[in-house]
Amino acid sequence: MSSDLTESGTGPTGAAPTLSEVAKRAGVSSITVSRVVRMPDLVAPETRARVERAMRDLGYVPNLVAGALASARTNSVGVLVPTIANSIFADTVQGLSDKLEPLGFSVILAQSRYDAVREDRVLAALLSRRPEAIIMVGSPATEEGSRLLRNARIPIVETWDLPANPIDAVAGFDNYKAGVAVAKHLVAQGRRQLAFIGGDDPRGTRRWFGFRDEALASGLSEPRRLILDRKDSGSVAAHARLQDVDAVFAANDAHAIGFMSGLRKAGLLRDGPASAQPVAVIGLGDLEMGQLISPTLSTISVHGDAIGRTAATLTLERGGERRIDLGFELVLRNSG
Amino acid sequence: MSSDLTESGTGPTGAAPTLSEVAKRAGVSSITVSRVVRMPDLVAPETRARVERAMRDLGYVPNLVAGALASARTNSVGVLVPTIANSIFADTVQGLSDKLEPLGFSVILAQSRYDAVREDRVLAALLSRRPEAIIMVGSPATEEGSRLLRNARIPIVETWDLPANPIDAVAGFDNYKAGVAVAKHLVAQGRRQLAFIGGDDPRGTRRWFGFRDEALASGLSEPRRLILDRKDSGSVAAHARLQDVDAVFAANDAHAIGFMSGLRKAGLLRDGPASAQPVAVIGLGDLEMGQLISPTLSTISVHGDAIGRTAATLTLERGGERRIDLGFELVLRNSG
DNA sequence: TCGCTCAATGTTAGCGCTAACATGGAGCAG
DNA sequence: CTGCTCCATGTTAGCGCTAACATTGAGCGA
Repeated sequence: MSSDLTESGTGPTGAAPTLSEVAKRAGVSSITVSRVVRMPDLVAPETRARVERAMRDLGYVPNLVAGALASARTNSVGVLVPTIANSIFADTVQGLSDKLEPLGFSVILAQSRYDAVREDRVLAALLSRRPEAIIMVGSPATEEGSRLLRNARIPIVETWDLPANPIDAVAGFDNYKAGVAVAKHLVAQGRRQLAFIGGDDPRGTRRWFGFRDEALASGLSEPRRLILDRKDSGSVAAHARLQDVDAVFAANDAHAIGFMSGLRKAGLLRDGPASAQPVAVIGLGDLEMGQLISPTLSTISVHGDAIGRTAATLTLERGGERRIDLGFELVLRNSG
Repeated sequence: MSSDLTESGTGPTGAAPTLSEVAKRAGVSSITVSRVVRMPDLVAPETRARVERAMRDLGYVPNLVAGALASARTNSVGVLVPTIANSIFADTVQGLSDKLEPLGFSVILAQSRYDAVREDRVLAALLSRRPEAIIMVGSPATEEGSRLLRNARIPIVETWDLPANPIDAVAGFDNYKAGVAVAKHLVAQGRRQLAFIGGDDPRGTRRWFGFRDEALASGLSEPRRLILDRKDSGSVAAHARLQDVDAVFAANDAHAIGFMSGLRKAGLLRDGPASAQPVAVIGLGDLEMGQLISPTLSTISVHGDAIGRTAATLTLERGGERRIDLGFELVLRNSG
């Protein structure tokens, strides 16, 4: 099939072929090859065929690094999450990646691991790759990070929260209201001794404030707050430290399920409905797992992938509404 | 503090400052600025201080796109996973990212969604960004993808399996043996009617073969194989289609937990030990969740993050062993 | 003092591509 | 046949940086 196997089937001898090598082989100028790659409609069919043939023969793979430098467009977006493993943020990354990939954008992924120093470092690393936008979970932890983002003069989307003074765009939900909604529900159910378990990251803390404020407003005493390590396993033991409590709001489903596991060991978990639970448990995130366990987990449902898709959209269009509240739902099942 | 606030506090007026603008302001040549950024030890302390000052004043952020073109080093690796959400691959991405980030490498993340066409497309997109290595879960689905990778002449690490003819390096475990191990265990437990539930992706299929072969070798009849959709929820209903079975190997923990949920509805789940279960269930992946539910989930434990870290290592060092079997463990708990 | 080394800095060229602006015809109205 | 438009293709310059190779001068042993 190929007229020159030396450079095709057997693979290139040395460096990757360049645009101009393709051009030479096809007997056209480099810009014509560039057009075949990016705007094929502008090239005459026969020329195009000749160029495409040359590209195939040489195994040409465009060099987007060079293209990006020349055109000042990298077709990439930086994505910063606290962590990607065992986490609902993976849904968000999936959502935005699904939206961005078909448009030719690549995702540069970085994790802060809930560490402000690392966050600033990866933010700088991200920006030095000149992404066309940054999508992050939450807001920068430091003033320095914030400054970096503002100076970058690209769309910035903060997600998973609704910050009062966003840098640019926002796609999230009101974590405070989520805490309020859970407290309201538990109070209505007649629970009196509330507790909150979770991390002390900004979003978790906002949930706690909403939860506490609503409990106090309902005349309950201040709920207990147990700040757990990032490892779920800690929540199994949490029950020991929360003896007299009759309702728990866990900042995420993993904590909730861990806590339920502790309750089970203590004989405080029923397979019956919420009203039968000695201790009500509400999670947040609506992991699929929550529906599969027994008792099924009541939870605040948040659409992580919708957050990702919305963030991607905000990245692409500069006009329009820049603050999108995707809300949440209190999904009541059997745990509380 | 700054002698020129016009270009600092208020943010740059137009384009991002370049190396040579910093150089001009510091009264040195561009290469000296470049050295301050990359090899500060080669620059005299006073000069360095002057340059650093100029960088701060201008809010200089190095342009790695230009740097990459000039030096032919992008300091990035491409990572291709089937999916990142709700998946154990997230652990692998976390692991490799944790290893690579401190070394100045960025992760370009792409998902194939178990779709061969999309895989080839994102592979080409990845390669056009000239990553210094590609780490992928599994092996290319098509000959074309394979060819692309081979021609790229960069380290390629295939993970989560031990392919017979790898492109380059491998960090994974033997999925066939995992299936064998599970079947052996179930047979030893006296189970007679085995079944397998899971997807029909390459790795799942290899587990199935190992499982089936061992069952047959033990004199059992051929196990049933239920190919499920990628959505766990399907596995809840799976029990209906697997009536006469007394042991199930689920290709991943999510499927296993879903199946157990179906068993529970059918009254076929006990809180007691494995020997008390009417139907044994073994998963794969060792999600933390498996220890938190009741009965606790027996599973094949695979260290997703170790796979990621090992893959990252294989990416950095070209010499040494290129095929690393990270093994697996059969973790026995109460489900089977 | 010469001639050497070495530390600090500079000069030059070019990475592979694209934006912006030519160029050369073909087609066609008047 | 002029002059215009428009399609297909080409030329030129340069994106922001770094590799490779100077250059300069200080320090120093013989």
